[in-house]
Amino acid sequence: MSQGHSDVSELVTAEDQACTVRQVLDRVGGKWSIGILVAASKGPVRFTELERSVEGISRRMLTLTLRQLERDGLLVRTVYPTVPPKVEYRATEIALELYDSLVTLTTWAERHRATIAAAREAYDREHTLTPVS
Amino acid sequence: MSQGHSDVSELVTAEDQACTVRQVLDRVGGKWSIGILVAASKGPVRFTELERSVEGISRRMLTLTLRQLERDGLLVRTVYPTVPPKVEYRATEIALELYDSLVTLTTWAERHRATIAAAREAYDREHTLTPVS
DNA sequence: CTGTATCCAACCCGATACTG
DNA sequence: CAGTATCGGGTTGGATACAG
Repeated sequence: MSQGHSDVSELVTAEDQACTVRQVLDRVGGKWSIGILVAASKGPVRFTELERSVEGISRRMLTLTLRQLERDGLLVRTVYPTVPPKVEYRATEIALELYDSLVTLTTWAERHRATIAAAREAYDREHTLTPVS
Repeated sequence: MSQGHSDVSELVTAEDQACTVRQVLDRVGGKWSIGILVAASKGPVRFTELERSVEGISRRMLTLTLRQLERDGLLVRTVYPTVPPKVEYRATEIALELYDSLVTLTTWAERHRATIAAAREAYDREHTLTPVS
């Protein structure tokens, strides 16, 4: 039912709302950001651990995404100057809060998984049938 | 404080969680999806109305994004076979629910706007200073 | 172990022109 | 009014090789 989703007659919403959401998406919309965030949310992780746990990521993209997340203050990078170098990444407080917020998206997706799949099937069926009569 | 974000010892979470979130992002992660969704959430809108209200969008991207959202069951397209053609797009129930979920992201972004900005400044300062000693 | 550097393919998106 | 078609640039991301 979604009870009207706050019709407070545009205090700031609408255009600004879209804008703010886009800012978040620009941060975590990348192909690997979420996977890394999830992996790091369970405690400090090392580079190679991430490389293994985030299935399919390349070394290059791991580095790039880590740097981006660190820059936005979502991860903290700690270097231990040992003989084989050791680097740990841990999620910050705001990253954990973001993770919590993302859970709402998860529940939405799970609630409507069937509906979405059906919509896709219907659309594809409707738009695939015999290009010419 | 983020009180631990549900430590239910991985019932399904972790890797699946990331996967599900990515599915959502694949749907609304595009440059224009959110803008269109927001515009359509306030009632049925016509093609040209969208073209004006979603600042900066091209006709091509408007069409493509509309088709994608329609395919996922987030928008319904209605054609009125009048003399100047008239097409209306309206958000579905699940789109409105998604919109509600996205609001949590907005509040997160607003709560930590300053923190993130500071983190960026610090990072950039740290990584710009004198490349060579 | 933890990265960097380079090259390259795929994709996203904008600009423009044309159509029922 | 509501699209479609085509081209081309910019960005994203993968493969591979090299380095502190």
